[in-house]
Formats: sequence, C-alpha cells, structure tokens
Amino acid sequence: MHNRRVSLPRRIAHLDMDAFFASVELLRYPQLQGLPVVIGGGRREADRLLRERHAGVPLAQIPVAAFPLLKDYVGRGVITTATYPARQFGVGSAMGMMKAAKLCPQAIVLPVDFDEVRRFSRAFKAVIREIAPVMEDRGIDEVYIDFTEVPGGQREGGRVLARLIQKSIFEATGLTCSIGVAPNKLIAKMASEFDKPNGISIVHEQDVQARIWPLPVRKINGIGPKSEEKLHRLHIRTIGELAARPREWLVDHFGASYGAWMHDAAWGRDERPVVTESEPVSMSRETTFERDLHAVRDRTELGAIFTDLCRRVAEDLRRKGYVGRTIGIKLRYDDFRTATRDLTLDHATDDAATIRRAAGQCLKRVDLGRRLRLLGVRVGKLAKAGSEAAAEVRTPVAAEHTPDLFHEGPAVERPATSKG
DNA sequence: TCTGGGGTCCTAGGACCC
DNA sequence: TCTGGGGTCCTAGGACCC
Repeated sequence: MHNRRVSLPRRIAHLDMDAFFASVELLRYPQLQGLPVVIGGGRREADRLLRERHAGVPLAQIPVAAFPLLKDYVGRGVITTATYPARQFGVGSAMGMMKAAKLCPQAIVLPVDFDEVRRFSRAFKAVIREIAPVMEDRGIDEVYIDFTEVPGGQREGGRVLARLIQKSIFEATGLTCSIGVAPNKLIAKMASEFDKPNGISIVHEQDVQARIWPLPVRKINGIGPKSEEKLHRLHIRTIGELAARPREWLVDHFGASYGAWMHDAAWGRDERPVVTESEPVSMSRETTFERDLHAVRDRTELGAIFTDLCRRVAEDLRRKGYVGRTIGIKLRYDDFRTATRDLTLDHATDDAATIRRAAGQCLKRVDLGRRLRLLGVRVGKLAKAGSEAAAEVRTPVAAEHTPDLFHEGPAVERPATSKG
C-alpha cells in the first residue's frame, strides 16, 4: 500500500464544452465554419425543407446560401447556442430569437438535434471518466472533475491533466472545451470562463484577490439577475466589493442562509464535494404553444396537449425506472405570470392515466380565464420503481374522479375560477 | 420583438400529530 | 380557556442553473 498523503491540495476542475450545440451541428455542416450560426427555436421545419430540397447531396456539400437565415425566422423561442462569430454581434444563449434577428439578421439558424447532442455528451463524459473517474454531471455540456488524487492531477496546478483531457476529448469527438482548475468548484467554474474557447486556466488560493475580486458579482454561480440588481442598488458591483462587506451586513440584507453563503463565495470559500451520483427529484414535460390558447375556445387542442404531456412524462418515468407520488401542473399566462398546482397521491405511480387524472384535479384549482402560452406536467417525490419507498402507501386521500375542463369528451364545464 | 425546456433548492404558511 | 412547542408533510411561488 502506498503512503497516502494526508493533505494533497484539493484541485477541482470545471469543464465546459465550447458552443456545444452549435459545434455539434458544425461537424455535420463544416461549410458553416467561421460563419455566425445560432441554434434554437425548436422548429425543425426549415431544416427538414433544407434537407428535402437537397436530397441525395451530402450534408457537407449543401451550399451555404441554401441555409435559412435568422432574419427570416418566424415563431417563438430562444437561442440555445451561438457560434463565436455570432457572439461578436452580441447574440447569446437564452436570447429571444426575434431580438437576435435584430442584432445579427444574417446569422444562419439551425434547430437543435437533441439525440445527436446527447450522443456527443455521453461521448465526452466517457472520455473524462476514463482518465479521471470522480466526475460530477452538471448538465449536457458541463462537468466538475476532482483532480486531487488523479495521477498527474497536481502537476502545474492541474494544467497537465487538463491538457490531456482536452486533447482526448478532441480526438474522440472533434470538439473543443474550456477548463478551469482551482481549489474548489466555485472558483473552478469562474476560471473555466477566463480563456474561452479551447483554453485552460489555473487559479490558486492566493490568486483570488487578483483574479476573482475584480469580476462582477454576477459571475458567481448562484447570483442571478435578481440578486445582482439588489446588490447594485446597494452599490456593490464587483466580487471584491462584496467581500468588503461584513458578513452580518449581508445576512441583514439577504437572510441568514443566502447572506452567509454570499460572503463565503466572495472570499472564494467553498467546500462542496464533487458528487458522482445523484437521484432525480422530479421529471416534467412542458410546452409553449405557437400562439396563446384559451381554455374554453381552444379546449380540444389544449386537452390533447395536456393528455400528451402526461403520456410523455409517464413514458420518461418508465424508461428511466421511476415512480412518483406528487403530480403537478404548470401554467404560464399570456402576461408571463406562472401558476403551479400539485397534488400528492397515496401511492407512487408511472401510469399515464393516473397522472392525467391527478393533473386534471390540479387544473380545477387554477384560473383558466386568461389565455395561456405554456402548459406543463410534473411528477415529483420520485422513488426507484420496485423499491420499498415506491411500494409505500400513505393514508388514502379521497379520490375525485369528476372530469376536468380538458377531459376528452363533450364540453360540459365552464372554467372553475374565471371571474369577470 | 417578449422571454424554451429541463431541472434543483429554498422559503413560508397551514395542517396535523404528539 | 384564550393559548406550549416541536416535528413532519403538503402546497405555492420564486431564484437560479444549464
């Protein structure tokens, strides 16, 4: 047994694939390399037409002029990813397609191919696990990796291992990524952004003041638009200015938990471990309609969508081997307000009809007088199918089986809560 | 020109139980 | 008789992240 060093300095890496969704598309359409391209919108129609019109032509040989442009885009949706040439126009993730079209009308727009992206996601993660097994999944294009005990993980502060991982991912997938290595997840996450694309940044504990403090507070993972705005009102713009405030002062303004966390974050303190396995808490399906729909006038259409969402979430549960006890719905109104309702059953289920019935009961408790832009169905309180927790039956609640407004069948009801 | 879809975690009030 | 306290579960909303 080798002598285990008690106190190897913690080296945590954050790895982020560069413009992931767009880069996957560029492998298919290399003729778009170097051009502004955005992925998003979710409407596959234009892409289908493109391929149809060029049937028999290899994808790589479809002329650039044949691709749909952002200025011709119609419909709802946001940008999922923009290539770096597109980003130079100020276009970025989560931006509405219409706004992006103003900034960069000549950008080529492609839909997301989720199956393809998932395939590449599995591939790059497999490459990492081969080299450094302590990896935490943070979504489709991001991971944390604990370098501490990996051979070579300490050399040059982690740069040697980061280079190896970068090279191995490129060889396996043709895709580039950016890596930050630091004493903890919080700093590693910020560091991975320092040198994009295809960069590596090494940050040590003693670098926090010089490299982290000048950054805007929004760069801290966990400070979003709301907290940023509030901090600005308090005349705090940089992480250094945040660090300069007494802990108690932050607790007074942001609460015991969030205030204390903010103070630690500003000082670069973060002890969270890299978590290799986790169980899902909920599964959901939701959809934004092409146009806002009205509960009564568009009842048939909404009913079909509602039932389909239930069917799809049930399918997801079964495919992944889970059952859930809490069934919930989500509505977004035309004014963008969101309402949720949920109902906990006496037993866990993965059955579409059971989910549909429970979701229908939830529907009765919400205002259906306004036009809707989104409908969603969620199943929570998950347990592995067949596990003891899954079999547990709570005190039965009185089962209600009266039809809801969206039930399949003749329209007999009025919206329950619509008031003038 | 309004703003996707999939998640996690936190807070807070009320029900209910001991 | 005028008012305990702790714990857990349920529900709704919101901030945040990828």
